[in-house]
Amino acid sequence: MSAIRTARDRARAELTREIKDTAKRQLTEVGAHGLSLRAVARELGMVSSALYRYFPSRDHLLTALIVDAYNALGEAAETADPGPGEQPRRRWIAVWHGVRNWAKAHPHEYSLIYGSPVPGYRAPEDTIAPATRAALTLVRVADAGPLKPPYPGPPLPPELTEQADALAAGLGTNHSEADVTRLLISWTQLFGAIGFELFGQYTNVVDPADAFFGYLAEQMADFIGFPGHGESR
Amino acid sequence: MSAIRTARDRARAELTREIKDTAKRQLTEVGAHGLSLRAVARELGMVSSALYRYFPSRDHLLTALIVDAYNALGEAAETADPGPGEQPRRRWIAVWHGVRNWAKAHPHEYSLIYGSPVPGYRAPEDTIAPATRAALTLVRVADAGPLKPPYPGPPLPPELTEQADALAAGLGTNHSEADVTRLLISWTQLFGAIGFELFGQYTNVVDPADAFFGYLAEQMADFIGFPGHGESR
DNA sequence: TGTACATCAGTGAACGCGCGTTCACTGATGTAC
DNA sequence: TGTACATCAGTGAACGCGCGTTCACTGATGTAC
Repeated sequence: MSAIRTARDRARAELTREIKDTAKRQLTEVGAHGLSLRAVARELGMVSSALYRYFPSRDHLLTALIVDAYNALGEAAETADPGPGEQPRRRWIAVWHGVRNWAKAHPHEYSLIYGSPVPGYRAPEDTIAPATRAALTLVRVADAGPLKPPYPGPPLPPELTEQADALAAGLGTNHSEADVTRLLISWTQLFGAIGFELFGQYTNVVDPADAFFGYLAEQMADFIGFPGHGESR
Repeated sequence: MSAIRTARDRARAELTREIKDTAKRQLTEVGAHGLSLRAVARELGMVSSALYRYFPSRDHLLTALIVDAYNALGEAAETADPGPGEQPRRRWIAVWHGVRNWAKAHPHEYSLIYGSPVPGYRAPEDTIAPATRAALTLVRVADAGPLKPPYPGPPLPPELTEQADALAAGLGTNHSEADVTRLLISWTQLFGAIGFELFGQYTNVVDPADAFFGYLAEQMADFIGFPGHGESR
């Protein structure tokens, strides 16, 4: 049904991609809020109204970019995972680095999805599924091995227990509520660190953040309970 | 030298504040990129060119808002700290909640300072000092007590050791490199969690994030090594 | 294989809008003597 | 205390710009028979 049959279809698909690529390049210079259909058209040598054959409005183009970004990040996470043949801890750390590397290579697309929201723009439903791909990859890796966190941590408050339960059900995982909560914490940590690095908070603090990030990944692997580094303790 | 002497001076100070307040209100609706001098002037019933008596350009106004936001957040952190009379762990957790509460009460000012950078805007030096106030409050609390992290964690890579050393010197603290690194991790975690909550990443995940955040604060207090909750373990 | 018609891509002009910033000005407030 | 002058706040018009979106149009590509 979505097969490309005619030359017209092929041209259409290609131009759609070119428009998105140009728009992505422009994100770099002006950010999401500054993204302009006219500027994109200009760069492509078209008249601005022609873009309306491809995207019914600026917001639709933005949505397409957001979906693409989530998918690209998700794919980066998935391909960074060496797969079930490798130790869960190694897989976990590989995924962390994969996510960070994608973010560093595409900072403006990253900030489109994990930066401050564009005021007046409301992300439609289509973005939900792609948005979860990266996180799902981490959950899948955590599912691959038993988790033994190095210390129990405080007891969970009831509200959080319920939320973790619902979340585990939604993710189809059967880790304990405490483990799910730890996964949430590490997920927050991963994207918190990337955001800080990309948005300049680490400047003059841990400036090349490579060593810090690598250490953080190990610490969080311990925290989650992957056997490995801290093992011999 | 900065004393206010004449009625003109007083009027000037007041209007400067009114301009900033109006601009802050506008951040709520249109974000930093959409902030417009003309719109601010309109709301104040002035002609747009009149604002140039107060701020030489739009960027200067933005800078003033950023400095104000850092200071307000820093002040929120400082006043949330119950002070040396209280246990360091309690102080730490109080500061965490203070920072989060400010952020939730002023989401657009928060995203001005911790969100994705405004493209084309370069923050001047004046913003550096206020930017560190909140983090310094946490460091000060950590200095108030000996830290006993519940588990050692992996060994630090040399690059990170150096960076942690330099940072400890800059902060005037004499915790170990490992402790400084843990402080960095928890600092990242605090702002990562607030960012996720404010920017909608927790929607449908841990939706009212209160319980999660409270738990996170406890976990990170353990992680840092404050005696307390996990004590009896 | 050829023709008639329908579909679609891209054009160019236009609408109505808002923006930052400059400039010459008026009139009020402050200062020096 | 009063006057002459300097400083400053705010006005209103203007410059030059870019934006998203609509619309009637031309000409090329595709489809049905």
